[in-house]
Amino acid sequence: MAGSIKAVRGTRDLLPPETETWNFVEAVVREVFRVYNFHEIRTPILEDLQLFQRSVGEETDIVSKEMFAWEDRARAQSEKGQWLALRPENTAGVVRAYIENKLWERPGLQRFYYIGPQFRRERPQKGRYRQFYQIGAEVIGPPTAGSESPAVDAEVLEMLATLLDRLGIQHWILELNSVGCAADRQRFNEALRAALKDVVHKMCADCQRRAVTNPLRVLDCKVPEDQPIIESLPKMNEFLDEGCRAHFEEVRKILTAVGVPFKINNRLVRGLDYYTRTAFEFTHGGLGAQNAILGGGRYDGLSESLGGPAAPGIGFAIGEDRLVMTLQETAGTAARSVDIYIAPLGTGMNVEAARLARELRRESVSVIVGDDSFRLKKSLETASKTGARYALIVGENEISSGQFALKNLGTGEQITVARNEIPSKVLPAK
RNA sequence: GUGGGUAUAGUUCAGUGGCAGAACGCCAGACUGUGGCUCUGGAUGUCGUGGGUUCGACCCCCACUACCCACCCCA
Repeated sequence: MAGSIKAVRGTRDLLPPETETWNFVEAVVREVFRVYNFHEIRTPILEDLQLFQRSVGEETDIVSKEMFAWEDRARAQSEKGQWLALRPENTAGVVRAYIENKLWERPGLQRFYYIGPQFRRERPQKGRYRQFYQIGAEVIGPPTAGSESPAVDAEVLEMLATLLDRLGIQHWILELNSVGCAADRQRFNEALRAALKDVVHKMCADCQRRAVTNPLRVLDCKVPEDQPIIESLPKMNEFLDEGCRAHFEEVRKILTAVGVPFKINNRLVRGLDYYTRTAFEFTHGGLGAQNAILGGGRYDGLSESLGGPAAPGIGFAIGEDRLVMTLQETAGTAARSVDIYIAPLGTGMNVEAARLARELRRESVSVIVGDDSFRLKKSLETASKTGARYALIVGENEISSGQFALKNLGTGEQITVARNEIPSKVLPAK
């Protein structure tokens, strides 16, 4: 239809039966979160622009060029409007809520999870949308509640391994690194800049640019010719202070003990400014260029940089779109088919059909109601197409005798049952 | 923001400078209350949009737009 209104660029409709897979994912995820004592938090999709500038970082691509942001209408003529933004990620919002609602007053560590849309104004491609969905969790609290403990990092990672296994995701890889504290990172950055000065001219054009804008990113380069040079550069782990080193070691020790396989990748750098210490990514093949299915890490200084109390934390975000995509490549989750298609037969039978449908649905039987203008042949044909398990014929004979023709559309077998026995014939035995 | 590809029926895609096609799907029929299989028939398109070349353009040329893939970056 030329000229009709279409979904805006980078957004899309999620339709049945794909939504079944989304619901499956969310149901599994919620159950896992329950077992690990995480509780749902819902923060606004719309936030003050400054929130992201101060947390994610002004210099990051996300904030500098990928945000949907605009100046809101002024409340009074003398005032200026507030700058609003659609959230590009959810950690900042959760930490803002933590501070605003004084959640540090609650006992122990706060363990939140969220499921919801995020927005980034990027060029869409496979596994990347302007409105995309993240499933994430955050553990945050005062240091005295144990929020800095490496045990928390390990537990979160172990939960993620469980989550992916429970979803039936095969062959995931956990890549792990420590990016140190802010001070470590700064020293490393300087060392990197110094080392790059001599060799950067031999590297690809992208790296030459990164060497200036964000040296850490050079480590991420995938150009084969650059690899030997990158190998010769300083390594992050050489710059960790004693505390960070011990923390990282403990995380690895616990993971090994509980049997979660991981790969140390000391070139793993994450794009958001707030990350400290443990940083990780779970990757999966078959996603095209977007092989990261989830990413996360620790953010010990984030709360303070947003004006809150010391509240170290760790969290992650799963790309739900990408998760669903990998699931659909492996196995399809079909919707449970409807139990009964009621085929009203003959004039006036719509009334009887509606009565019966109401009764059956009260007994938890799922029902599609046909139309009495259809001939039986067409009714059964339609019933087949809807995937209904049974067809129930409702005609003059049935009403007068109280005995209904119930046809199993899978086997073709047809039986006669009394009205009140219908549910027990079609519902799975318990 | 940059590069490449694509755009024809509901869907997946063929196609030729001279009447618009297939498969699947959809609708109807094969004698009145029995589906799936089979058979028969049918509908559906401004050939992405706007220009240009031509006697004639779905086809050739130009521009635009959208979508897809990739880069950048990220979930």
